[in-house]
Amino acid sequence: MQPNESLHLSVDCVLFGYDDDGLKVLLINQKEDTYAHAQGRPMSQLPGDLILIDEGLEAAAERVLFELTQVNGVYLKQFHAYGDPDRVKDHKDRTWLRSVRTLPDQRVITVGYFGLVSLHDHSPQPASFAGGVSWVDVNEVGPLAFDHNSILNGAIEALQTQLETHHISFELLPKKFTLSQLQDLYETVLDKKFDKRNFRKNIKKMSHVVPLDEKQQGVMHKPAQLFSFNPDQIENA
Amino acid sequence: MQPNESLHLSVDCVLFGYDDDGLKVLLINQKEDTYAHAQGRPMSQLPGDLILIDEGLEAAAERVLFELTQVNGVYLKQFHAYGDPDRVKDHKDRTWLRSVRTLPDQRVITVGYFGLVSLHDHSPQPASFAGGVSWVDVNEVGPLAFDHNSILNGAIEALQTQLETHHISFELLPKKFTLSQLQDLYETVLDKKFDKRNFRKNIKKMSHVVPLDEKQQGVMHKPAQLFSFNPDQIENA
DNA sequence: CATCCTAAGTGTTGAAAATACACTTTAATT
DNA sequence: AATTAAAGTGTATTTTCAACACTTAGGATG
Repeated sequence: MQPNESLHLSVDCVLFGYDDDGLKVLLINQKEDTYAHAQGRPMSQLPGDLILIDEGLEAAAERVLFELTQVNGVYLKQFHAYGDPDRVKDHKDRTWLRSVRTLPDQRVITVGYFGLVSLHDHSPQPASFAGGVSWVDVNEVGPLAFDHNSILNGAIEALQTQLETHHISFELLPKKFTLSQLQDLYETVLDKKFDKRNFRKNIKKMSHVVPLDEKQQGVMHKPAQLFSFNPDQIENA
Repeated sequence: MQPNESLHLSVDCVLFGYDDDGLKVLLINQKEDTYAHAQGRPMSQLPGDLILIDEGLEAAAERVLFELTQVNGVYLKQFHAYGDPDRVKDHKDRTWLRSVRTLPDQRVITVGYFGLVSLHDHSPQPASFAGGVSWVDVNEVGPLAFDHNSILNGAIEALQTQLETHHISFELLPKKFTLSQLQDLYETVLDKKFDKRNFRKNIKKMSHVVPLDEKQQGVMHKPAQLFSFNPDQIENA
């Protein structure tokens, strides 16, 4: 037997969207006439696709996301490759695979990328172009096709460590934001609470978070100071 | 064009070996009659192989390492997938590829694993089974084939963060070790110096490092207390 | 047997960072 | 004018980190 004759490679994207309502993931629904009936309802899955023969991995992830959201230039980071030989062989996934793949029995290794978009300013309207695409709160994701639940978990962990070690929060916030919004983001993603005063003390040490000459408007309480990120000051160390 | 028709997948292993002499990587030399002459000398590369059609990624990495070192059960961790479409198309690598592959022009995506072995107790003798395999000090690695220098760099970074966040040092030390050996390991891998007293204070807080009723012997200075790791106490958090 | 050599081993002090904690302020709404 | 709701602000305590130098044990040497 030839080593890895006819073995396929895909990327799967965990696109995180954030707004004041929480952290969401972009999921696509398998079409009604193709879905697995194991659970009696359509399965959702992460967006992904086979990579093209001359396409880089990150380029493939960008393509998949652009096709779904029409948004370019999203922050993207590879976090893990999933290669269990049986990862696409589960019974629940066979029906759907047979309906969309010319070679449904092929083994597929996939490389996971997570992406970050802010849903504050613009909301990428995924459903507009192809039906069955939607933002789902990360805490309300049901069973997904294939091993996509564990890919999602891997992505969440990767996002958490990335948020703790790199300055990426601005990817998920509006251009102008309040410190409460920033704190809420940290609390949502890391799933823990922070003391307001201590949190703000830490932020004030960060030179890349700069106060604007502008306040929140139209709120029926003390309006918050607005901040923005200074891209020059973001060390990517 | 079919998406990813004839695209190959491999694993590449960065096997780190450690002893009192420093941190080494296992490299293999391309055979004399096949190597690229660009530099006027044979190229080295990381051990790796195409994965078999029914083989998991980690299983493939284990197989590659076992074939080279006859050692089983080494600590292995996936760290990154490398998929640049041109990563095996450099001129310097063509000659060698043509000599060993039936399809030398195929695109190959590779998944990088790093492994850890202690060279204290037993030294896996790689050269014994197949010529041209050797341990090279990580600071003395020259130009490697393909993109293997960047894979190696990725592995070193991954090892560093893993050492800082997880208890893996015992994978690189003899079963019984002194605190100076442990400190040397940290200093070598992280490439920075630690204060002896502060370092020991931190170690004493770690319940998984346990003192033995045994001292170093045959050294011409005050013999050091020996320690070992208690596997039960190693939280893998 | 005394001396030397080498690395092992050991505590304290000051600085910095992390934590805990509660009241006042501002604008909009009624 | 009173109410509402979140914004904004400082201090004291604890914990962690960083800097620093001498004594000890055993082997080797003469």
